Amino acid sequence: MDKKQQAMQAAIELFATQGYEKTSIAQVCEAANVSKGLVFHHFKNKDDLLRQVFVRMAEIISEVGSNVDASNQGLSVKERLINLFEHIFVSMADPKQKLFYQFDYQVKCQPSMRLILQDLLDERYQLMMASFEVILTEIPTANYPVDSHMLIAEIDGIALNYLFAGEDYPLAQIKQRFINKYLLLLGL
Amino acid sequence: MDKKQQAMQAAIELFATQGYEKTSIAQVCEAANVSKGLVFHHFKNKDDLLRQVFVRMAEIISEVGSNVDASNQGLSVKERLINLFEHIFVSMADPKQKLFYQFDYQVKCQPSMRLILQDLLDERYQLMMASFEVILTEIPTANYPVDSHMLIAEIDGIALNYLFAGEDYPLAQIKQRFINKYLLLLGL
Amino acid sequence: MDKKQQAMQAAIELFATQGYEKTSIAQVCEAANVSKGLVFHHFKNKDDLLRQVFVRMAEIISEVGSNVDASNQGLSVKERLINLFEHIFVSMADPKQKLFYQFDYQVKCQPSMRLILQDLLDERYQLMMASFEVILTEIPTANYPVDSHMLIAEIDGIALNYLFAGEDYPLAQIKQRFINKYLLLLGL
Amino acid sequence: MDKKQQAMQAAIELFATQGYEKTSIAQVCEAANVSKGLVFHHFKNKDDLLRQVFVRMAEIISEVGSNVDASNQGLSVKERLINLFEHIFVSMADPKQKLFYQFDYQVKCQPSMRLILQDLLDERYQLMMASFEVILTEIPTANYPVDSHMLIAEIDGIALNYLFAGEDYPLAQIKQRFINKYLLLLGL
DNA sequence: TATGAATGAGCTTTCATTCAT
DNA sequence: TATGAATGAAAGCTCATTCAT
Repeated sequence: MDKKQQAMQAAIELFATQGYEKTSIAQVCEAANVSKGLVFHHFKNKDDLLRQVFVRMAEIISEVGSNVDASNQGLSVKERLINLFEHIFVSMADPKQKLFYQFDYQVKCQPSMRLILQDLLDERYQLMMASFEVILTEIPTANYPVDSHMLIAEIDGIALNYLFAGEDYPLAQIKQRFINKYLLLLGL
Repeated sequence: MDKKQQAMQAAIELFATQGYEKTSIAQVCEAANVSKGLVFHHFKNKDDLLRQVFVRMAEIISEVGSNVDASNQGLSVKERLINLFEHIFVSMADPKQKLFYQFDYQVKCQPSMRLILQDLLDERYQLMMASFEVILTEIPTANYPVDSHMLIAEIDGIALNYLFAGEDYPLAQIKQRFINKYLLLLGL
Repeated sequence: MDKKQQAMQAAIELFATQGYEKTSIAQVCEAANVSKGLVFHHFKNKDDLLRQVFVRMAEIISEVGSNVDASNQGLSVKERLINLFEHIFVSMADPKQKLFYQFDYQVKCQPSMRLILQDLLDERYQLMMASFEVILTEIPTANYPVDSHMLIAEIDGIALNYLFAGEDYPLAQIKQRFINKYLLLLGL
Repeated sequence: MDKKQQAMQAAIELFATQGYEKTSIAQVCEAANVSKGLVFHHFKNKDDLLRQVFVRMAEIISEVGSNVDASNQGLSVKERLINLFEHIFVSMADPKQKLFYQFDYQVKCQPSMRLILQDLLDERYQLMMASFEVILTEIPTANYPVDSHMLIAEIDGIALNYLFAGEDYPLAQIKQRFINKYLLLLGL
């Protein structure tokens, strides 16, 4: 792994666990065993580091996500919806991705970070809307754009509460109730 | 209004719109027309200001919330649940409370702020759980602790997406779908 | 004890243990259970508090010292000199006076404090010179002003090292050697 | 001279003449023509600057001191003792070293500074004890550890009074009386 | 006498950023 | 690429002092 990657790796960990504002470039350098000059050689400034880190993180998450689409080939709508839900819940419980999600919620909720990443956030939201669209538009009882917004929001809320709660959050049971609820709502 | 209140008012606005870390004491002082010494006379340090601001905000929100309980006297479970939902959605759309909610999500998602306010956050979560408990335990098909966690989480997610999204977020339609969904799930 | 005395008592203890510059008026107030307004009502400013504290401390020490002069009536020069030495060594080992001495050495060695108390320090030095003069001028082999300066300095040095050293400083043995030395030098 | 040395040089002068607590980093920077950032780049904090300054000063003093040991080769005990005393008195009267001694007494007498430098002070005291030991243990009438403590203390006291007294302090005469006294005491 | 709110200057320290090497 | 010395602005905080009550 080259030094630039080392720096980004250290940055993502520190941003997620301490927050972007609370993380100094000096800390990133120490954690990555890299000099300050190196960081400012590869990244225009701290905001640029944030953006590149965010992009890299989104890539990693979507690499994982692309498997679902592949495995959904030839299944019924109901099965594909359940598959998608299962994938999402598995992914948020994956310890390797926990950091990414924590980081993500910080970005969403901190006005100053939102500003820096606005375009990237919007782009990703469109992607998520699209991935629900292909399923929901096949279900006559679905209320397409509204249900997609709602789904995204609710999953966000569950992930947020799960990530920042203690050990005993009943994620598995919530998942079951959540899926039941949608199957009922959509008459599947 | 005395100067301490002025300072807290300014702080709440700046914390919500810019974020806690990005808001300097100097900015708070300027906005409140107050000296730096004054702030550190009334608040042990910046963290203490954050805590007092959070407590004050929670008081204001719960003052608003207490009306619901009163107006729920003598109604059916279904009506009370709907009332509660309506109240929550109204409250999150209230421009006067928007700041409070924005601030709230920052606190929840920023590890460093969570640490400072951990006890207060836990306390408030218990209160929310309790307010759903009194209704859900009367519904045989409800899955008490799990459905409460899920409700809180989903509402969180909707509020979060609504607050930080643009103007055209379909909150009213989501509210309808959301209520329908729960009436179905709970067989009401 | 009135509040002014309370404040001075607290000040002397804090000045001695922490140093004058490191002691804030707020700390003095808290230790004395007194308000800041009160302190600035009785003392023009912090320097004035220092001066009044120094004067009070000098009074206490000299009250103790005056006993020696009284008990020296009718004794031989040698006995009077030994008495004086004994008194000085007893006094520096007195735990009740330890604070005063510690404070004293700070004052002597810190240029900024010296400046504030210059006149009081000079005055006290003259008094000490005088108390040795009455004895030394009776001893033909003594070298009056020089031996007085040397005596004062050496005692200063011993007190300083004793006060700031650990528990096992051999003060008693040093006292014996010290007295022997002077009896030899002065041919007594 | 590099900027770090400039900063230390300025610090030593200001600490000695104004006192450590009364000297701000800003003052050091101005005197050294250096930025505040530079100081905190090279020194962890103000206490660390104090420690490094103290170490540097001790080095300079001991460089001067090491000449004595060399020139003492092959002399009698009496001559070596006198040489040592002469060296000490010369050194405390040396205007170039005055600052170091003034600084030294502040450190010794200010509890907060002592705390920071405790280990370094202890170490240096052991060194001084050792340098007297090699001479005193050769003199049968000397009372080794006690006389060393006493010598160190007395010299301390004389230096302290000389340094902070006015111009007309009779240092030369005190030196003569001091040496006589010890030759008598030790029967040399 | 006594209180404590209020001030403003100044302190130590942090930090993103630049630049010579 | 890579380093780390150097900068300067700004941060959080302390503190002596004043003043209305």
